[in-house]
Amino acid sequence: MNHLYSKYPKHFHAVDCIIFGFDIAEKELKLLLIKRSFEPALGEWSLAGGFVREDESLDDAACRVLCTLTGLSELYMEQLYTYGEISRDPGARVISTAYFALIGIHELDPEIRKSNGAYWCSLSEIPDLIFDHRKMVDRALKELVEKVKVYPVGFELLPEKFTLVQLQNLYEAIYQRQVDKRNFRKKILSMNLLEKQEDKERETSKKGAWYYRFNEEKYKELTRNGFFFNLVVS
Amino acid sequence: MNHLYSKYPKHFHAVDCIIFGFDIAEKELKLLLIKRSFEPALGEWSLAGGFVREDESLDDAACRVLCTLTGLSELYMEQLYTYGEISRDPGARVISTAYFALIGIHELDPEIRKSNGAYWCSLSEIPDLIFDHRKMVDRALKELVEKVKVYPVGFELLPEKFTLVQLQNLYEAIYQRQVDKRNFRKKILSMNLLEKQEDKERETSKKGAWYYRFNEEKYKELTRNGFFFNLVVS
DNA sequence: CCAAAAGTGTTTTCTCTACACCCATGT
DNA sequence: ACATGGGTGTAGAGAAAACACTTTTGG
Repeated sequence: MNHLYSKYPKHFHAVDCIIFGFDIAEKELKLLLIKRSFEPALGEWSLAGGFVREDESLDDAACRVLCTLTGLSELYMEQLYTYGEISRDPGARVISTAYFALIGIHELDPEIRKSNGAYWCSLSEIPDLIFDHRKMVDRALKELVEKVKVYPVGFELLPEKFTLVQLQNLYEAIYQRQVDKRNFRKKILSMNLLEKQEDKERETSKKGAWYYRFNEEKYKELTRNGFFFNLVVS
Repeated sequence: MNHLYSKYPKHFHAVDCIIFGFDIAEKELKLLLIKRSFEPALGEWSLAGGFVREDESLDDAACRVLCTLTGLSELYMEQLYTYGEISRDPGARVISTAYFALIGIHELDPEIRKSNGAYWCSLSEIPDLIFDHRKMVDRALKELVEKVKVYPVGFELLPEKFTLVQLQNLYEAIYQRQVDKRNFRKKILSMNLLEKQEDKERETSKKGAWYYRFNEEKYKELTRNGFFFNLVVS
């Protein structure tokens, strides 16, 4: 049936992944960047990307790129935007769909990371990126800020068990401002989505901080009943 | 330089436009649909679409499609989402980027509309659409609801001069629920973005309703100073 | 004079914000 | 005993929600 459309041109189509991680110790959001391994722009910093194959959907392509790089599957990922300027890639006309992904920084094996030429980069120290990748990152950051306000996606950036201090640090890193401790706790706990664990995190303080766990099931149930997650705080 | 990427496949790339209009008299949101004029799915209902050319960006392609259909340029348009399932189009593997546009229904010349086989369709009476176009419409509707809450894009659907009743009807049509008249007026007027005109609309009532005009300049200035549009009402 | 649509304020409720001290524990 | 980070409650301000009557005028 291809002949139906044969008078129309075809285009290269890529996917690029903006991969965020959260460094609990440094309380910083990080971005996974790679040294580009092919021309043009070989050796320069870029997002993880790849061309869409004939036998895979866009989403599948993005998952493949992400999985190849990290060895992880089942990650949180979402389509962000499609960049279609003619000359955005000097190698050829390539349309690129950007996806953003959230992963627990601890989940990514450092060996795999290194062998793929990937590095976690602080948001405050992002180097020059190829093509329009910086625009993609900026858009992803804006999107992330909006998302974590009204969807419980921040938990994707933390381990299963986390403390309220860590969760707050995460939100502060994303919002890029301080938030009030008491108001933050009041709001998140009042949603009844967190389950206090029996044990404490004891690395960072003598007193220790209680671990909590996000209850996905409860969230889904509440959502069915018209509940909306909300974590916009002062 | 094309040889750099020559081992990768190319794909057809289309744009599809979800075009919204607001019928002031019927107080209804409408969708501009066309009878598809080529195979496959000839004669069926679809969104306005077209293939992306080699010498135009995605945005340009969407503008071209919209302009060809309506004879209008400078319309509000925004990229929505890119649909990349392999078999979404039975004619061939086509990746499609959806755009949504807002136009004043009165701005579209009925002659031009008819000659392009386009029809305004009530949201409550959308026929079966080809491929995944219905999914596109649903996504666009959700996006529209979110947009009008925090950006003054609703005005794109009204004439230059409009009444508060019309504006409220528009919001009710988008939100699909009633809103409180007094609270709505209080909120929109308190933003100081509307300019009361000297004249009244006298078609729909004996008393007549004052015309207002949205002050784009003022909005831009306020925005620079950290102002945020907000029209979430009960 | 009446039907039909436009226009107008106040009170209550709730949510958001600001803010400071005690607790537990390892050294 | 003290330094360090974790944990807790309340009062005041502001925003959102609920609510009903008066005005205008053409027919």
